[in-house]
Amino acid sequence: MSEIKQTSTNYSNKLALSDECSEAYASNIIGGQWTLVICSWLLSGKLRFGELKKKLPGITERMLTLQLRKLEEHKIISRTVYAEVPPRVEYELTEIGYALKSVITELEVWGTSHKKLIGE
Amino acid sequence: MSEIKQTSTNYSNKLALSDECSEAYASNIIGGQWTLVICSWLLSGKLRFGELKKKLPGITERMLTLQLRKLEEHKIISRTVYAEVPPRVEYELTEIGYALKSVITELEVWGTSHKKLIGE
DNA sequence: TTAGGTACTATAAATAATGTAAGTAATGAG
DNA sequence: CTCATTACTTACATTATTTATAGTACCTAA
Repeated sequence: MSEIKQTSTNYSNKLALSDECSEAYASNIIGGQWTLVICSWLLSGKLRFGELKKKLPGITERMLTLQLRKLEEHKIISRTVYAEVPPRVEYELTEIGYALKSVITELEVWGTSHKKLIGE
Repeated sequence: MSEIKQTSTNYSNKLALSDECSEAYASNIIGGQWTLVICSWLLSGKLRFGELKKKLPGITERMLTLQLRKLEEHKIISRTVYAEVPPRVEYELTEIGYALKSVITELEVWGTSHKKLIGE
């Protein structure tokens, strides 16, 4: 995940696009496999690592960790560790993270109508 | 591109998510590297292959072809071939393709404010 | 006859993303 | 002392996506 090669054409293409187009920029950030689903769960409140895991059937702990780290890095979620044993860690959307709500809504709307169209 | 392994865990995860969440479904469709940018160019009118190529600095012809094929497959764009020499092919958004406008707009809005936030 | 434009295709290679499986630390319960 | 719990980490394997490079067909104009 964080092993992106900064000399690759792919990397510079992404940079260039992100630079010009805010929508490509956004898509690079939230485009991961599980990113949006995690956010949409968090829209309804903070969740612990284990809770998220249960809500995302099929995700591996590694993947969940990676995605959460990436989201945190992009300031979309915040992470709170409670010094307990066994550990407790809570994830919560930040303000800009919460602002994804309208993006998610639009995607849902579009996705739903696209599904319907294709299904016919 | 179309060499997706239907036995992979990744494939079934994507299917499952797409099934449950329209936003993940949508993201799978428009989440490619160049997809949104192509669509956003097409929002302002039909374009030829070569014109798109010029507007997307860095894209290879193969990538452009692949993305256009994928978009066509998903009924987001339509392709019109004119029987001329040299050939002329025009790409245009379909109705559902045009409906991506609000998604793109929201992404732009979010992307812009995220950029601003991070830049501080 | 040759060059040139247009929209591709073929093949291979590189890079990125995701998955598998196992292990870790801390501590309180038994 | 041993086990269970929770939220990870690590090393490695597999799959997916993107890039590189070269070619193709067609007619037209020179």
